[in-house]
Amino acid sequence: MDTTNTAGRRVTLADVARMAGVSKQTASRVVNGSAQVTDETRARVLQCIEVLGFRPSTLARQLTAGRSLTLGVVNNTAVGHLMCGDAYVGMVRQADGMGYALLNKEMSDFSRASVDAMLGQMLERQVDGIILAGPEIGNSHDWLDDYPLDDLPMPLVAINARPRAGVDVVGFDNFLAGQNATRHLLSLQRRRIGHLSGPNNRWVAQRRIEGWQAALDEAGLPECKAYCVEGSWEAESGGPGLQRLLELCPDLDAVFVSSDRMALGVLMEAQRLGIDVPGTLAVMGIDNDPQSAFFTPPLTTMTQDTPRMAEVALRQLVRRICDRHGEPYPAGCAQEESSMLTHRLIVRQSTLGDVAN
Amino acid sequence: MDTTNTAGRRVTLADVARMAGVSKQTASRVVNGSAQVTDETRARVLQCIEVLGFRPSTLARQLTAGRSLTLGVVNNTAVGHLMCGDAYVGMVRQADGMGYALLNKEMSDFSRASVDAMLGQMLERQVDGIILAGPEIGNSHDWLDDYPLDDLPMPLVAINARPRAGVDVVGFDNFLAGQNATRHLLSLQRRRIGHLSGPNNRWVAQRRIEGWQAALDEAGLPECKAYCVEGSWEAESGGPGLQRLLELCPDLDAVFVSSDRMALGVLMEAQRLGIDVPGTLAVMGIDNDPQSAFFTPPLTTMTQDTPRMAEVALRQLVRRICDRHGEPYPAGCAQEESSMLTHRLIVRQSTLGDVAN
DNA sequence: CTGAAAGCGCTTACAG
DNA sequence: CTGAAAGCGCTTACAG
Repeated sequence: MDTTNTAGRRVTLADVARMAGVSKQTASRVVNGSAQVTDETRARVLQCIEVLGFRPSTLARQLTAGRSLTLGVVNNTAVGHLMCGDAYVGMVRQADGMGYALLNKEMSDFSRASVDAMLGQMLERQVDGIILAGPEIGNSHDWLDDYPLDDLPMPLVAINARPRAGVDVVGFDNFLAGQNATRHLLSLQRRRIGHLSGPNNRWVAQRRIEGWQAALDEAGLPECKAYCVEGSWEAESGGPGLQRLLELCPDLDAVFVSSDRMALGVLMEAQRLGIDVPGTLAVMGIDNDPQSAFFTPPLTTMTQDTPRMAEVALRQLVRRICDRHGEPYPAGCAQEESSMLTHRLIVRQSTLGDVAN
Repeated sequence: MDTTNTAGRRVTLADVARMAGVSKQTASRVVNGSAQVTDETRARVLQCIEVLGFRPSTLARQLTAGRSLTLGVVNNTAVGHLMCGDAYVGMVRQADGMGYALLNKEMSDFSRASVDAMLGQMLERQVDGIILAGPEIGNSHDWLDDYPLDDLPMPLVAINARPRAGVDVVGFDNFLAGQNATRHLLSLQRRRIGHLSGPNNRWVAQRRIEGWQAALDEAGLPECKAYCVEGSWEAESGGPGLQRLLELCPDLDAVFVSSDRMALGVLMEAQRLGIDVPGTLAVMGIDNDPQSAFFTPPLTTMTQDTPRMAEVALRQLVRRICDRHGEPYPAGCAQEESSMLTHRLIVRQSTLGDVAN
């Protein structure tokens, strides 16, 4: 795979054409699989490509096509940010499969200046589309409301963000997740169900709170809505969170915790206080961390298919790109698909004591 | 930030030049901060740039410069692969700071065909350098031995890989980590120290085993080297791992576990068996997962500065790129730096019962 | 079916 | 200090 010719330069289409005794144009036709070439010519060109080890320059192609085949991915650098592990792998895989590269950008603030700088970079690299992948924290995404998105030369898809007019959003139904988690606890005859939430400025956390509240209203237990404490997502906030919940409601019989990590802190604190889980207190999380099956006791939780979400978001973006260029959707993302994904309940001992998981 | 002119085309350097009444060349000089321009001319051009919202096309620049300002990052798609969370953020941040974009590639096998395909993509996109970021699993990196790396038009840096002639490697000293972990247990008067390792085909796991063995030899306890069981890195393998270690040595008094996740499984199993930790059995992990301070009991572990490793690897790669082009190193990576990073011990209750952590 | 020309948006020598 | 020309490696019309 030596792709430099004897002069040490990159092997170019002109080299292939010269060697095959055809024009660059014909060589180009062969490379791109155009039918308008004699089998004999094609064979000769292909052989020269093989011999020379020719690789078309994506750069040059990008310049003529006016498309970079690159997608911008904007993260919100924050504790527990989304683009880790599973989501990242899902996104890379989907992009790779469609011939796109990913340009990652980490942002810690979304001030006017930062947003302009980010978009500037995206424009300079001429990305074909942008994924706003980082979680929405406080007003981090508010620039979407003001910004003339239609003036951007590329479409944008946001992940797990507050719905906004004119913005494509893909994500999980966190309202439903909170509601179904609470319904699970209700089905176990729990009647004093508290909630340890993520930071209140997180859109995701907010929706889970609202789902929990809706389920309480449904069950005729609106008084429980007072038993809500704000955590940090992290294990550290689980212990203090449980303490405060018990102050609010000393005979709490269940707590829906907005992350498995915080639930771990809750379980440790319960153990320290001598509270029987799930006998006295049922505890459930959300996330399905790989470790949560090994907590003491194993944790009931809700799982989300994060790689799938990343893939759906990417496919959505590619469809919007095609829309702009008036092109048909490529194979693999031919169909519009639902942009609202759902969690799945996983029941373990922390809510059901007699289950052997 | 509307970067299209009235005709809907991208605003180009030619547009700026025309408006300013200068040549493209002069406009280019202003954009690139060349000193060879009158202040008056410069001011006029800068204003036109501002008014038109001109953004130089990185694509065009790349084509003329013959550099893509893009770095390839190759991952080994496998459980617990490296490019998650911290390492990912560190890499993106460092790349961004130096003006490089990252092209990610996930690979699940490293057959001749797959490697050729990967390198083909890297060549097509003309990446300026490659980071082999995924962990070395079994013989996944053996292609480095055969491949004529010098023929590649770009340098390559491998992370946490087996040392090889002619390959730059950046990573942690896992031998020392295993040795120091074991020395910690020895310092607590433990004398029957077992090891639950990662999968044996992992280079990282191997080195930790060797470090553990070295410390045992040092302490005159070579017989302990028989107490070694292979795990999967995951919590699931902790319980069975402890059981088998106890079969090998019923009065085991300490176990060095090669990941915090497996250590969690060990702690759960110890609790189930009624084994007092750390009274009867000291347990320590390695990784410093955020949760490990909240295990029962809190886990002694070793931490590694993963973002720093990613940054060091990236800077190393950029220096090699500069070497090839005969350029001076840019600010921020002017100095060669050690490519062998070390872990740091974090002592918690799972080895020291009376510590209040 | 094949080719000569012009162009994508910039930069690098080379002149003045 | 400034500009006209040629070129980076490909592709898109337009001819034949």
